[in-house]
Amino acid sequence: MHDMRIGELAERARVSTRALRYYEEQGILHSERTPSGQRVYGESAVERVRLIQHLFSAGLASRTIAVILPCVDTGHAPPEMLSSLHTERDRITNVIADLEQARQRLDDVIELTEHPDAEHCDRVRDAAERTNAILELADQPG
Amino acid sequence: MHDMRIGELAERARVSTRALRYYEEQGILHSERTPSGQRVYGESAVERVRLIQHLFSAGLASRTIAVILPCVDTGHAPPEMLSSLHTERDRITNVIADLEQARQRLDDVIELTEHPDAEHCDRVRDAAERTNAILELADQPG
DNA sequence: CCTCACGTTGACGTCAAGGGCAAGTCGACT
DNA sequence: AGTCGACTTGCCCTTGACGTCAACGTGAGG
Repeated sequence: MHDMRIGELAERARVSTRALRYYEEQGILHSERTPSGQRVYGESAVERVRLIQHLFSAGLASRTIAVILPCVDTGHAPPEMLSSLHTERDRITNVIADLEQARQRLDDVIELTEHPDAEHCDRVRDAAERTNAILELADQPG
Repeated sequence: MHDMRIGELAERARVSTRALRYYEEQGILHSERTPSGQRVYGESAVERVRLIQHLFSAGLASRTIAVILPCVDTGHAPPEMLSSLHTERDRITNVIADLEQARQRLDDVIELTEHPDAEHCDRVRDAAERTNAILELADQPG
């Protein structure tokens, strides 16, 4: 099982030890302790820290993560948490959609810069206009 | 063209006026000014602010946004910026992948909680294992 | 002219996610 | 026994994205 201390985990998960202690402080990463108090982690901690980083880098707050991670750990959720799980799921879905849109804009710019021929310009401009139209529609207040 | 002042833009784009002034301070949102100094925005500012929000909520920093937004504005990029555009594009792609993975974990938990029958359990557990295997592989240092 | 909501800049406050330092402890090696 | 790097807690510092408050200007209506 190759248990490790905080330094090795930090190195393998590419975060600082400070960050790992912070995660523990926030209740999103747990550790065993040696009799003298040093933190000891199992192999699975590496993947867990990566997941935490992904969630952070996607804009989730530590308290949100603290709420959903235990469910991911145990593989199931108390039924009264289902709604908040759905909420977070939807939030993530929205962020993904926003990101895909932003990426599409970048792609348009890249495409236009790399292949500035007229047909491409028209196609891309049209696509941008459709995107905008969709945006407007999606935004009409009920 | 229905120009507007900062209050209306804030309302329509669902951000605070403080945020809008902050965006201007960071050079990612520009405004015309009346002779007396009040900010005036055109219709397109609404969509622009939304895009800014999306990028922020996806974890991009304001300086990153400041770099790429002008290209999105003009629709093309100086060739020497292409590589950094590609870099940002790839970064966004990675964030999307991370998010999709995180969402998949949430979906697994939701599925297991809502339909805790044995077949589903097996299927989901297998999927999780495959996911982990992929993660491990994707991470082997060159 | 007065009012009153809306606008301006400037400065300070806040909150999250850590960074960095200090002062002491642990543990492996010589 | 000494030493040296990795570890501990505690504390304050920094950065980004705003919130908030102060003190003041603007402009359309009564």
